[in-house]
Amino acid sequence: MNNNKSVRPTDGELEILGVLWNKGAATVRDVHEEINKTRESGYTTTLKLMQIMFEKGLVHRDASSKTHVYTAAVTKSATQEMFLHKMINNLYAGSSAQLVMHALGNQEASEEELEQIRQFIQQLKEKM
Amino acid sequence: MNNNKSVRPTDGELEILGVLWNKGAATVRDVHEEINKTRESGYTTTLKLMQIMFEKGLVHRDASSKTHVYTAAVTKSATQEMFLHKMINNLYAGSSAQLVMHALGNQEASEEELEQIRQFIQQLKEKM
DNA sequence: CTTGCTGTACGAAATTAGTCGTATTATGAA
DNA sequence: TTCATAATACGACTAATTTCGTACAGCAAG
Repeated sequence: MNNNKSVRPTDGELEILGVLWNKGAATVRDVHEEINKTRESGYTTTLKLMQIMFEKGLVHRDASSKTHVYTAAVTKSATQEMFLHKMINNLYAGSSAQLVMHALGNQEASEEELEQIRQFIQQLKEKM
Repeated sequence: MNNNKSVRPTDGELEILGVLWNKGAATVRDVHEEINKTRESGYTTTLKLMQIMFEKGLVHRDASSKTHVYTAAVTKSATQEMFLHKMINNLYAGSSAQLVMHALGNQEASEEELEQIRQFIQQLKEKM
């Protein structure tokens, strides 16, 4: 019953959210089968996780039929921003620029991506 | 005794590492006082954390005198990269460009920072 | 020497995450 | 209707994190 925005999903929860963001809505079985393409785990494990996520308010669920249908209760972009914020504050002294350069320097981006980012920066600058 | 590179520091451990990265070397008391500027907690809590971090190999310690002196055993940049990687894979479909634009779009960077990044990208492009 | 201060060691408790087994319930096919 | 199947509910267990209390050791001042 936690309605608080600042529930930080765990790794396992993030994995489930990823499936829900992709599929839009899914049953436990859907999610479980998707996850088991990558990693072995029991059906009830996924079920329990999703029940806990429901209690935390990370997912909604339609329980009108026997087979419950789940959807993400937090958007991908809000979740991305939450982690980004945390990371910038924890590890980059609050400077997004540092993080950006670190990300570009090591995880090599393609030339097209760099060009895309350059244009993006151009737009940002024009708005100033 | 874990010598594994991939030990992911927890939030509490990250806070302590932050102090060690700043100070270079510090006693438990140093770290504890630094942390208590922000947040209340007991001395033995910090001590215990640092002892556990020692067991995990996250910090080194000089125990030659009664008051032990700790230093970080993992670099800041290696830790940043570890979290960056995880985040790009978990939440940005492996695309650093997406993360970068997200970071620039929301955490507003200053004009100087944008210019700095623009130049950084220029350099990257020239190397291609 | 004794007392008090400052350290470390360590056990215990609370909380959370993740895992799974088992119980129970609903449903559809025979 | 009965029964197998498939779903949810739930308790138990392990492991990790975080927290703190208490014990104990060294040392310095009186």
